[in-house]
Amino acid sequence: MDSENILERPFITITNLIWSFDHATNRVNILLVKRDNDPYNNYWALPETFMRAQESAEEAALRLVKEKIGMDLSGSHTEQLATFTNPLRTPGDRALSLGYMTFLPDKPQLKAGYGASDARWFTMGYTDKTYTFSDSDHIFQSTDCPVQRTYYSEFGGTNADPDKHLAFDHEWILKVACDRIRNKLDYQPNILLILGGKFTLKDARRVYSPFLKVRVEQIDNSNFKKSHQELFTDIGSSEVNGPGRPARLYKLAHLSA
Amino acid sequence: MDSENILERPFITITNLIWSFDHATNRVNILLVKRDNDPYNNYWALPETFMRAQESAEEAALRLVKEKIGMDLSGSHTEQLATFTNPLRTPGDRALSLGYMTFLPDKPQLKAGYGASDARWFTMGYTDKTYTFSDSDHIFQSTDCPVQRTYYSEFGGTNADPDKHLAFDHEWILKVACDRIRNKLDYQPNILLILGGKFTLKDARRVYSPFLKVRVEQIDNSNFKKSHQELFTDIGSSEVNGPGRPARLYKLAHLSA
DNA sequence: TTGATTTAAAGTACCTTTAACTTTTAATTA
DNA sequence: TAATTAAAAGTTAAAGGTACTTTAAATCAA
Repeated sequence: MDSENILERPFITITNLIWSFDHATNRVNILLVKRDNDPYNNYWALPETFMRAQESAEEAALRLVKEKIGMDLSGSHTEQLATFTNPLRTPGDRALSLGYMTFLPDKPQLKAGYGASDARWFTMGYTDKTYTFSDSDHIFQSTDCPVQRTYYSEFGGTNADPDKHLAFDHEWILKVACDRIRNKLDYQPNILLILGGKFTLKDARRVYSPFLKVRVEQIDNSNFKKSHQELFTDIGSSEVNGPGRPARLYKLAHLSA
Repeated sequence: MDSENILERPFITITNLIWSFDHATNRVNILLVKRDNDPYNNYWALPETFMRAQESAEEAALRLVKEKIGMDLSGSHTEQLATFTNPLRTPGDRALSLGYMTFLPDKPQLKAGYGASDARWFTMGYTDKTYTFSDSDHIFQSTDCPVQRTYYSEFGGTNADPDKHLAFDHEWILKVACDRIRNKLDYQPNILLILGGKFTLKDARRVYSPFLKVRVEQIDNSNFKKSHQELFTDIGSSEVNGPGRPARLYKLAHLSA
């Protein structure tokens, strides 16, 4: 079909967006790692790994979770996001990225030294135009432009600041991911898996909030319950820990994968 | 991160599902080609090409259309479907497949000899459980199982019949594609692009029909019009060519890509 | 203990969308 | 000219979504 000499056998990286929910702060979290090798050394990035022989991309995505945060997720929910193929998305050797998303049922403490100089949970928020991901030291934003700039570490662009931008096209990948999750809220809200085995209606609204870019209070509890009544199963009342009527607890009914 | 010796640099194939509409038979069509090289020599398959250096996968998908049916589609609508990575999906050397879909605004006559021993339009239909794709000599079906059998041409399985099954996992890819198109009918029916610049409401219902697995008559014209009124723009009355009131003609209003 | 406060559940009314069906219109055909 | 055909246009009831109000179950302070 094509002659051999023009064939491309690029590197294949698996990029996995790992989502969790922090029940202390009631916020959606995403895992970012600090790179300790070129390109983009010392930049924060979405966790990546190279695909190995004899494993499917889904298997590589789960192995990645094990390597980065020591969590065994065999049998847990990982889904394909998209594949990023722009030849300019990496400096030097071309690398395709197969994007996946994993929804962790709880937020594990991170142990240092899993193949990166640092790994942290970043809290999701939003502005008018972007989704934001912040920790105590940084705030990163999603971007609307697929490959928004040339490679800082190689060419030293004017915005070459590893405290303000993520590596590669990862700000764009975040945008694609958040838009996908938002679109699926109406018919297959797999993101709710980050709430684990029991949660209140308010918890669920707190997950929806940043994707819809509205405050939790703007999502009416009564209407939210009605439109999710066959998705949520009532499993009793929550323990009381403050003023106000205790919320009921729910679990997810089925959520087909 | 990972040591070099276990890295995989597989072949990358672009698999493009090319959809069109036959205004003579009023049926949805898909392009299949007859392979003239191993593996799966003489099997019918979805059109594929190898990705080249310096081109993105989208560009390769459009180049593929040009090569297979001589149609220049620069600027036309091609969208990503999914990426297929099961190590067992190809015999011998591993090959990832990046799936794309192209919606042709009209159905070109096929010229023989574009890098395959044959290329034909297959008519889409449906049964209870599968989507079907038939021409005068064959009927192929989508399948629910990702890699449903080992490789006929290599191992000589009992169903090793190139007149009954497609190459590789292409029956599974068809299932993923049809389900995706069906899901998007409600909010972004890009498949309607195959109707070209003007069409009747019945034409649009004939496109929906096989994906919904119902007869055209079961899709109520009046309700269909109401739920699509901001998507369709009335551009006048059709020419009369038989008994009955002439149908009005519409064009697509925007259809964001 | 009693009433104010807090938080969430439960209920209400209205409006829009959906779905099934009927009527009207505009063409052909006997 | 009336019957036939095919599609547009209209009707109605049920379902679903949205905004809002009321009730319930807890804490807290006088």
